[in-house]
Amino acid sequence: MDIEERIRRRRPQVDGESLVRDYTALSPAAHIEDPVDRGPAIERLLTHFDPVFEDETPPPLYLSGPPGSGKSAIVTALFRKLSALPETTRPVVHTSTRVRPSSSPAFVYLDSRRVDSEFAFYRTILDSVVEESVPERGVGTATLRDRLHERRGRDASPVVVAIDHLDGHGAAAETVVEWVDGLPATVALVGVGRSPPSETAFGDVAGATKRLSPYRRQQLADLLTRRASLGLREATLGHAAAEPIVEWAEGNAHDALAALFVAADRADRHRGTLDRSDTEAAVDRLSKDAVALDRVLSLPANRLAVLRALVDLDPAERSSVEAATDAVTASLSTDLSRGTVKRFIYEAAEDGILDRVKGEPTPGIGRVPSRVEPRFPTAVFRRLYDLEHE
DNA sequence: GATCCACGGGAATACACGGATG
DNA sequence: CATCCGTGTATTCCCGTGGATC
Repeated sequence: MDIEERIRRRRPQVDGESLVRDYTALSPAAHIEDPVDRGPAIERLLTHFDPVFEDETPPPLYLSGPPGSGKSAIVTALFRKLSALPETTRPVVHTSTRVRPSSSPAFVYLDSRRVDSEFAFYRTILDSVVEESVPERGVGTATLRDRLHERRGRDASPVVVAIDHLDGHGAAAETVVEWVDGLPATVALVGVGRSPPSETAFGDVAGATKRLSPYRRQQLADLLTRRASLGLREATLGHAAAEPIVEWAEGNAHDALAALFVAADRADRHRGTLDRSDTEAAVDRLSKDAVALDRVLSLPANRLAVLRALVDLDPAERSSVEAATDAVTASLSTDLSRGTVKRFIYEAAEDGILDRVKGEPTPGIGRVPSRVEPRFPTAVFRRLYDLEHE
């Protein structure tokens, strides 16, 4: 699939009248280039990382904040910009005595949910810092760590590594802290997580912290308007229409965007304009304690495929884990065994991605089976998943 | 031959329930 | 009546194996 094809798929043009121009712009799991209303926090991070442009390593920084407060949004946007900066416009302060580093600092963003082993940790960092390709197998963890250290000799430019989602769903914060010990001293770190610094292992090693507060109403309204203008055919989100979402989301941008997504979808099917009835319906339909979509979407491909099949099952097929396993296994294009599918379902439930509710006690005997219910907005999940897969 | 890790698969454990036992 | 037992399922836990790569 080439890039044009990808772009075409993202712009539904069934009849040229479609309200939604770009679903990714509405996605709660995607981040836009310029986060709305988070200037001061960005300034804070920039100030903290100033020294790396002078070839010095600032202490680890821990960025925390409640769900949907813009942590990932800020870090991804900032890192994207910083890595893309042409050499000459980088905020380097030249002094007459200092020789300019031969190459500039690298910025690496890691999601601890995907980078969840020591091997993967070192490999990902090394891979983004070094030109030659880094092996994915057949080489030991220690080898990669050594290569990271050797790099120092040739090119001492600092590396800034952000590790997102230190919330216990990926690698545990304590484990990450251990991995960090193995890094060269020229690596600067940003840990990102929900817990306040005092409640996470990363807080102990951090030399600086920054805590985000939930979005205020006006900020959330701005954010929704902004996303709507990017994703919808016309700037069709008025104040009145946005209000129910703003009220409901309680400062959580993820939830607000999920609601906007659902509302836009509904409006698209009905009239083609988005009004208050759509946002009210969306808010009504969504659950406040759902799992964040980016967490679902960051699961490994096979597990995602199982979930994708699962959300299409009718209630009868989901009446027990056993039944769901059969139905999913049958509809899956990949060739996972029954046992593995079943394990994936149980593990997803264990992770809180699915809910297990007691099912019908069978007239016969044995332990009562439970059926599984997705704990994430399935409509949004379906759309986003399908966008990425043919 | 070494290495990582996703799968597979089975053993161990938990639960439900009726009936037997103390 | 309380507890234990046996049977049948559901769920959890754990670890060996093999593919893919170097």
